[in-house]
Amino acid sequence: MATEPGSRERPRRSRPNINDVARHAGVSRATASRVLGGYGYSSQEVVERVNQAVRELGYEPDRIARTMRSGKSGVIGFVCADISDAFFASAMRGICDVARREKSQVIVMNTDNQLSQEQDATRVLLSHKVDGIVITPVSVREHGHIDAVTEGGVPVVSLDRQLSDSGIHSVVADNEAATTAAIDHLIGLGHRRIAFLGSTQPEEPPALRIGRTRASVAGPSRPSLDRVRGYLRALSAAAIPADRDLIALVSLEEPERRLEALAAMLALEHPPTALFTADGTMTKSAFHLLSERGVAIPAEMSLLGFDDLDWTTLVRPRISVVVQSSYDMGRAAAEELFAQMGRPAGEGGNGQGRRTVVPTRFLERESVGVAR
Amino acid sequence: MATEPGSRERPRRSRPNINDVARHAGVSRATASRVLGGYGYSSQEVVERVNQAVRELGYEPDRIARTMRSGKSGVIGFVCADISDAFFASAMRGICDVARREKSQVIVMNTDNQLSQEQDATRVLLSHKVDGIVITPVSVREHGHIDAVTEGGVPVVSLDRQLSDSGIHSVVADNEAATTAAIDHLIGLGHRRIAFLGSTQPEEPPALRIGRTRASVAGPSRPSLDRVRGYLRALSAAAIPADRDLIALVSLEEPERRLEALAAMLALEHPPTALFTADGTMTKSAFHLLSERGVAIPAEMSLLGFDDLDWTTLVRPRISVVVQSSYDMGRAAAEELFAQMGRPAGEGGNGQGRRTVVPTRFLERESVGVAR
DNA sequence: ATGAAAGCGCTAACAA
DNA sequence: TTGTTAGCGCTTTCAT
Repeated sequence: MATEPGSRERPRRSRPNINDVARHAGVSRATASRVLGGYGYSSQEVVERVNQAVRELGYEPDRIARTMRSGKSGVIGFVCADISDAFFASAMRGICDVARREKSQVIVMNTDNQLSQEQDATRVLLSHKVDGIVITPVSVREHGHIDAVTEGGVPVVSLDRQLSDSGIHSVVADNEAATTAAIDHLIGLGHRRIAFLGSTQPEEPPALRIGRTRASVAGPSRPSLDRVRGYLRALSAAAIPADRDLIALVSLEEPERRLEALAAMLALEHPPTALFTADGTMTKSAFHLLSERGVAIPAEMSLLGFDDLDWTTLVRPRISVVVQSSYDMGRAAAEELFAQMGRPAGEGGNGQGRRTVVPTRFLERESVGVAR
Repeated sequence: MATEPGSRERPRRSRPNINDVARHAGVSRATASRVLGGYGYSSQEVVERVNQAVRELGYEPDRIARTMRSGKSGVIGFVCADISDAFFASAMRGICDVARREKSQVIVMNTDNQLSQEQDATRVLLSHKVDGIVITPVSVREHGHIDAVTEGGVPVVSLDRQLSDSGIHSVVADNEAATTAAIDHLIGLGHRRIAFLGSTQPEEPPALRIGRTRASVAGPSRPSLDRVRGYLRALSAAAIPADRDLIALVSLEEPERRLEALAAMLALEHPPTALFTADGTMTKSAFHLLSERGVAIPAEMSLLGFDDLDWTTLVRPRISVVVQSSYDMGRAAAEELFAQMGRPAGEGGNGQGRRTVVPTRFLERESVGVAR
């Protein structure tokens, strides 16, 4: 086992610290620190000597010690349901890109949509002294643990979800407007019987109220519900009565019900002529079943989905979709977070702009046609 | 603004620390720490009092301070090309799941396949005092910065890549064997002209040597190259001479060349009867072009790919593929990492098992048929 | 069984 | 312009 000649066999001398640098440069710790931090006064000569020492020793400041002193760790947290989900993975990339620019790093925590895990996650992140958190909360109602974070002076931005009654800034897609536009498009093509197929969280029973002239959805703003709202609004604007049989809200926990719901619609006396699938999994299921049944798209059935996925452009016909860029949403959330971190620390912290709406785009392809 | 009566209006009293707990429990800091750490002696009564204080104050130990003392941060790093890539996102999830069990957190860094960014990433992670790193290195040759990490006593595990001449443990799929098996399958179906379409990193020019009786690939073990090797081995075993015209290795930086390469093969006097696409993007491109050209799969052309993706089961015919579970690979890498972290710190650290091979599976679907 | 005190690496208020 | 020093929150000898 070779060792530098003469060097005492110290097992694994850890990295040089600022004392080593100071000694090497023949100055005091404080001076070295000043040079490195670029504050206070120091003579040109000393600056050079210190920098040289840094280079020669390969010194890298210890961010843990720095965090200890300053309270700022240079780390932010991202809390989401599941990082392997494409939506979150892209959002994560957006967050990372902004973080890199700000010389910060990102810790990810998965919650699997469990409130308890989310609570643990915030606690752990706090104990790591993160400078801020981007979170896609499990619940838009139970956010005491999130409020606790902001109250501790650590900014939080909510991604893809809007927290009711809280000063927390949220970054969302214009789900309602985009859906309205999409449905308008179908209506413009002569469709009158347009089905809505979406998902719901188990925690939010779809409180759908369909009256003679008006239909509405109770509950907080959530992507899934806002899309239903957009759908109802478009119908209402076109004076098309909403039909309960054409609206399916399937719990995410019972994926097998997706196919059933669609099959039921196809079996109706007056089946729909167009399908609006409000999320990627639903679009996939619908396309699947339609193909299986040999239903011609768009001749017999138009299909329009929310979320662009790889495959929508590989199948025939290619699926028309409303796209939201989760990458952009992640970026926007991180931008807002760093902006808040810059501000006078919590004081009136999260300004007025409680909401950033990231635009969606409509990608017209070949799965939508005129009504039969 | 309500405040506890009598409590001085301190602006934002940060979280309680162990001093507060000790005082609250009427013991010394040391005693509180002992109780919390569960070591040394302490009377039953004191234990109770301390625990009570912890509960009442909502005390949570500061992991930064702990890290400072102990050198262990409870954080590991994951360095990959791009977390929004499905492969890495799944691997990340695997890593997170193991980390959670070990009460650790994960910091992610993207390199975009830039060596310089990878070097920065390792440096930054080290300065955060991570306990270990899982990395998918950009280069399998230039790994000085990675060696430096292990030499500093911080274990590293390489994911999906094998570092030449280094004691670093790697977790890989059985790329070569799986490809051989896949090609064998095609040969068994009567195919003789089997094309190989794969990608290469710009840094590793495809040093393909095709002799009269033997063909080989120079260079280190890398998924892309190992798949070529598997292909050549299968052909060789079946005494089918390798044909340079049927092997396309396209640089990842020139994606437009993928279609060209395939088009060229289709235009050959004796075009292939089967296509083996060695990665997801290639499979996608191939399917795309084949559809465009109206080439019937598998009647006119069999298609067999590496990597299972969502869409491969949505298109018709569904694509037969060799699957590797990046989630499992992530898990395996993290398991190995924590195992190393447990061992006597670097001392003979990375044992003998330099390599973990995660099995692949062959999913037979409908895109492969007998040779014409 | 408990407490006093040192020290991890760094920054910054203060003194010189 | 530079150095001295206190202290961030925690763990862990060492004394008692």
